Amino acid sequence: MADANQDNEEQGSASPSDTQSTMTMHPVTYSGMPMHMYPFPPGLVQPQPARTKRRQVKNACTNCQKACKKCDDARPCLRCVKYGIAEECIDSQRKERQKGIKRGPYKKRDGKDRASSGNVEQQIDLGVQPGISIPAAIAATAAGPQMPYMTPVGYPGFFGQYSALPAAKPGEAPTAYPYPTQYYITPIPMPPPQGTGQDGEAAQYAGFYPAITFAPYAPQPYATPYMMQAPRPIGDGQQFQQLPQMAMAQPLQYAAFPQHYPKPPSRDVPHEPLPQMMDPTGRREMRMDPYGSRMGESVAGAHGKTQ
DNA sequence: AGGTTCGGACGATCAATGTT
DNA sequence: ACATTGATCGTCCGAACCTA
Repeated sequence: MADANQDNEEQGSASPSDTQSTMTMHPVTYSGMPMHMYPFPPGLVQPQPARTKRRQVKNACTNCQKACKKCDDARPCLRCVKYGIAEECIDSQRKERQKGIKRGPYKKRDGKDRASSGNVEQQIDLGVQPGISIPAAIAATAAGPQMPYMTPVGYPGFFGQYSALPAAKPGEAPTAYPYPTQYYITPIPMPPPQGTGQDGEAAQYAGFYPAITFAPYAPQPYATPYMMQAPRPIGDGQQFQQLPQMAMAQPLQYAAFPQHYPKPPSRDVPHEPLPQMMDPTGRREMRMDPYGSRMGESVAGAHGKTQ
């Protein structure tokens, strides 16, 4: 039922046919990631289905617990901040575990190697998820001639659910930016070769250094991948106009707290306009959602469930 | 459109039990 | 002592419903 969808969405385990038909599959997902988000170019996708576990916080806050919604480790959590109930964001109390429960006979071991599965876990924790391998990404980005005319330089990389956000006190900047930790895998353009290679071989020009950098996910409009421009034909098409090959991303500049991490509007109060953020180049203003979480969630439901 | 409710799948934990 | 199992408890997804 619902959880089958959930698995596919969250764990990136859609069948290959799904990927082909919609071009919307993403090999690495994070919880709450929009389903239409960022198709990877085929060279960066491994056919192996990636199954990442749903990650849970150790202790949800009382509000998230009541609403059965996703919490995080920060206090106040993002959800409580979003709904203006940060002051009510406290850890829920866990029951004492029952003791003295009798157990039936154990099954024999089935030969599964728990240590190896533990390694997978560790990979996930490090952000090296099975859906995309760094060597594969390097190979793909180093394949200069295979780059299409307009190639997104940044591709979304790995995602945590959120940065572990320590609670920011009023007047104090949060130590981490309150966005889902999203990164772009960004091949680094290399300058054209000069001279020839060793032993008279033609110098190879990959177009990109075979290296991956991880640029922080940028809110719109920075999230638009910077594009490589192919040489533009001039005249009869035999000559090409040289174009600047890359518009390098400027370092992001964030306004100081609380300007970019304000207390969100209460449900009972008319929304204030979100803070404006200056483009580092000064060319335009950015409007940003300071919460970085999905909309459409409740503040605190009244479950009636006994938990 | 956005908020709320809630069934239920799934993850985390850890005491009980098995194995070396 | 350490490894393994599996019951228990908790998290939270996502559909359905509600409300402004």
